[in-house]
Amino acid sequence: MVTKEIQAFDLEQICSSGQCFRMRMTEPGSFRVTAGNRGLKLSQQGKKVTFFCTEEEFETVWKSYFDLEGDYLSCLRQAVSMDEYLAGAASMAGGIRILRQDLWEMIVSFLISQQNNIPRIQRCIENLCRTYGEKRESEDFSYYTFPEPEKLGNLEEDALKECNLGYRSKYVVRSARQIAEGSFSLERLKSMGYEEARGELRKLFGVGEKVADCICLFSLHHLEAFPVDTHIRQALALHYPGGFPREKCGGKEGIFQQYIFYYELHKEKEK
DNA sequence: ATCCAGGGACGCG
DNA sequence: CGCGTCCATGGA
Repeated sequence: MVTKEIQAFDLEQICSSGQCFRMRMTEPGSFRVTAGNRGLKLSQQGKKVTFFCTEEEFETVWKSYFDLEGDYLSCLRQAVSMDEYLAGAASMAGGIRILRQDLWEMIVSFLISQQNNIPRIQRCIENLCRTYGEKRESEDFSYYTFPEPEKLGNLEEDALKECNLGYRSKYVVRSARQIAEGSFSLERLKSMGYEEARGELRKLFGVGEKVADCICLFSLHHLEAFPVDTHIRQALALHYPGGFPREKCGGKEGIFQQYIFYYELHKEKEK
């Protein structure tokens, strides 16, 4: 068990930021995340965050996963200095982190995300893992692993409609096939810069600009990626009719994008 | 009922 | 290239 004081970090915000579909608040202040083949329980009270794992696992896995060495305070200051809208967004979403999630998991998650809403995306992924993953027991809870490309690539193209993926079933199955057959290398992708990785990702069936940007941001940690979805498009049209000043983001456009995204989805509730 | 949700492939001109 | 259209599913 590891307890740290962490600035600009809020597990509840991270949970509902729409980048991680396998993290839940189980009760107020208590959380579970499933990543790769690991499960972790966490709790948070104010700045005090407790990771229910060994010091070694914290250092080698979760510190990086939650991007604990990233300088989010300077990002927040920068957002406040940019304009009033971003200052408001950052004040509500200031505890968000850009996680370093598994590449294959992000590819599938954001293939499923298209023309879909967040609660339903979460259910689709649960269905997928329960049906095709393997059951594991962590110290604190049981969960299902995320099915490997080999597993999903062998299915019929419509088989995942059974998991409620709808027309996205064939996107996942065909992409899984491309990877399982070796015509698409996940490892090679990890060594590429943003632009190259983005272009490469779009060779997967069902991956367009927006999905590629989400994968670049939430898995490959290319912070300059700026996914434009329906919410962001609407917000930009309203608040930045002359275009969003990406050049002022210092290569961290993705973090600002997350502030805006979170704000647009949660500004009505509370406050 | 109709619209919409973290879009993209495909076919047309 | 820039534009419609279709694609499943479920909640509001």
